[in-house]
Parts: sequence; C-alpha cells; structure tokens
Amino acid sequence: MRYAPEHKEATRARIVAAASRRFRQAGGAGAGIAGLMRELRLTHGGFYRHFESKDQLFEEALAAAADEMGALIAGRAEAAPPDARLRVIVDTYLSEAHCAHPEAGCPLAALGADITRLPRRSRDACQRLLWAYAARMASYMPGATLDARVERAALLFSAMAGTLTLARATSDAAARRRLLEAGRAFHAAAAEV
Amino acid sequence: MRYAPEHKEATRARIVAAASRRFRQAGGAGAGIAGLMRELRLTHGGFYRHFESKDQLFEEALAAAADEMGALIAGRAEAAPPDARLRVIVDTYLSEAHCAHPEAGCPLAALGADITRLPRRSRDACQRLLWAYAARMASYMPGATLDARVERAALLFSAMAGTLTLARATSDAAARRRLLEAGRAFHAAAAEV
DNA sequence: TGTACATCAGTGAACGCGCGTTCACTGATGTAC
DNA sequence: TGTACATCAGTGAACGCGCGTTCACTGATGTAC
Repeated sequence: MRYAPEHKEATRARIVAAASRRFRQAGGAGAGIAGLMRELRLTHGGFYRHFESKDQLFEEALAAAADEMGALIAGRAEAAPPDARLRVIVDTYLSEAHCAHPEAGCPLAALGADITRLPRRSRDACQRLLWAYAARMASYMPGATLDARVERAALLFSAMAGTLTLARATSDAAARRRLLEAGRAFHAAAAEV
Repeated sequence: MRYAPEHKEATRARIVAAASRRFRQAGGAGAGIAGLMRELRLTHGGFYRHFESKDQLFEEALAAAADEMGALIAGRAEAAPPDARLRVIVDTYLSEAHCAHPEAGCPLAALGADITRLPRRSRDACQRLLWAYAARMASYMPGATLDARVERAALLFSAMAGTLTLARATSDAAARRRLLEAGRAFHAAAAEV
C-alpha cells in the first residue's frame, strides 16, 4: 500500500531509535535485524528499503546514541553552576542509573570494543562519531586550547567508560555500588588535572 | 586411538591458550568453536571431550588472559625501582604494542563489555576473575589499606582499559598515538592520587 | 470526471551460511585372565 | 605368553537454529491522459 510521504522517514527513525537501544543492550553481534523489526511490528524484509546493510544501521544507531548521551550530559551540565559542571558530568556518567541502563547510555562504554572489530570503512565512520562526541563535551573541560579540552574530554570519558564497564560486569550489587562511588571521586579528581 | 596420559591435558591447554587469543581478538561472539579447533588441526567434535560448553571455555580463556596480563605487568613492575613502578605499569598498559595486540593483552579492555552480557552464572565467575586480577595489581598501588589498594587498582585498570579501547577504535594512527601518549600522563597522574 | 497505469513501503518465503552441540564410530593402547 | 575386551581422544556427519540478505509480490494512493 502507499503511505503518506512522511511515513517512510518516521519508520526509518523508529528503526534507528530501536536499534540504538538494542545494540547498546545486546552488542553489535547480539542484536539482529529480525528481532529489531519484530519489535516494531514490521517484517524483516522491509528493512532493506531503509538501509543498505546492518553495518550502515550500526553507524546510524551509534550516531543516535552519541547524540542522545551528549544531549543528556550537556543538559545536566548546563543546569549546574559553571564551577560544578565537571562534577555533575562525572556524577551523571557514573550514576547507578547509567550503570543499570546501558541501552540508554554511553555508546563508548557499550559498543567501544565492537567498534574496534568493525571492517575498516565502518570503523572510520564510528571513530569520527566518537571523537565528535568528545568534541561536544570539550566545552566543559579544563584546558588552555580547544585541542587540549577535546583531548581531556576523550581521556575522561574513555576512562569513565572503562570503569562503568567494570561496574556493569560486577554482579555483586554492593561491590558495584562501592566501585561507582569510588569512581566518582577518582575520575572527578583526575578530570580537574 | 589411545594417547599418552599427559596428552589430553596438553590438548586442553592448547585449546584454552588459542581460545584466549581468539576471544580477545574477535570477541566472545566473533570467535567460534569450529575455527578454533581447525587452527589446532583438530575437529570440532572433539571439543566436548574437554569442555561442557562454549561458556565454560570462555571462562577458562578469560582466566588464562588475566594470568598472562597479570604476569606481564607484574614482571615489568618488579624489574623497576619501587618508586617508578606505577609509571612503568601505566606506560606498559598504554603502550603502542598493547594497543596493537589485543589478542595478547588485557581481558578487561578486550572482553569487558562481553562479560556484562553473559548469563548470570558465567558472569559471576568472570567477575571474580576480573577482581582477582585487580587484587594481584593491588601491591603496586598507593593506599593505606589492602581494600583501598584493590579499589585503586580496579579504578586505574578499568580507566586505562577504557582509554585503550578508544585508542583501538581510533583508526587514524597519529590521533591514536597522541591519545595513548596523553593517556599515559593522564592516568599516571590519576593513579598517584 | 473517469480510467489506466506507476509508485513503493511493507510482506513473507526463501537463499546460503555458520553457529553450538550431539552422536555413532575409529583404532591404538592398557588391562584382565 | 597369548588373547579378549575396555578405554577414550579424536573424527566427521548431522541436528536445529538464527543470522544477513534477496526477491516476487501486494495493494492503497498519486499521476497522466
């Protein structure tokens, strides 16, 4: 059947949004096209009217995740007084909520290792998205030059992503809470120089 | 045919060693039983004489990787004067060699995200291995109590694992080198308190 | 205004493929008598 | 000492399954005449 002209775009956006969640939840290999389309009450055959390949979807899902996470962090930071922003960023990133919900969280923590294993072409695209995400966070970082602030953002966020991953792998709830709490102090101190 | 009594143990060890490399290289989902056994010039059917499941192999491969990495870091640290050990650890971990060879490197950086997605039973076992790896590194960390040193090791190594993952995802060689170099300074400073 | 045709998002069966796992079998050696 | 049998690491075909991808088809709407 024929649909309204904005219909296709809306479906495409729904696919990207759902994929963004599912990839972060289950990993690049763990989330499949069929299950994704079933969630949206569509059939898997239609997928290729919207995307050339699963890799292309992965890239767009990663972009959406980086946008979402960037907006969340920027929103929290902007709402705080300037001298509290770094601490708010660290506290938000290493919160129990973020730890418990990888599907709504940082793509570097959830998908970083997957990106290292992508074919060259996709890895290049994903890498650019990751660094754009760091660049967006640069304005909240200390540093004399923009380059120094971007570098600082890349270091702080990658470091926090590692600690968040260890926390997510830690099944004991008390140990996980302790690690996150210690991580907030550790990374806040590291971020300040 | 019948084999010498030590033969089975030797084959098992070869499987674990190869799996440890392959999992770190390709990820938990990317490395399969058939390819692994083919590398060892065995057939995949024989695998189940040695292991109950792929998950069990993953646990043992992770243990082997943690042992290997722990021994490498401890060896480098022990060879350095006491007050240089932290810096040697950070320089070794964030070296270009470690970045270029995930298959011989830190299991937290290569497999951390995979561990968060394991079924509960396996995740518990893997989590214990990760924390034992941190505990082994604790003796080189500053801190008043053993708990504080273990926590510091967990924070430093998880943080460095995140930065290493970002470096591995960064396809531009110059940017990767810069990130690793800046990372060595950043994490060395963070580790010292 | 009515009719014929083009469009194209979505359908659902089918493709080949590799996965983890199972199983009947092989055959050299060790053990029992 | 010779013979019959048990052992068991490794073989290779087969299991069902889900994967990414392709494709002939559907059918409501828009367009051309």
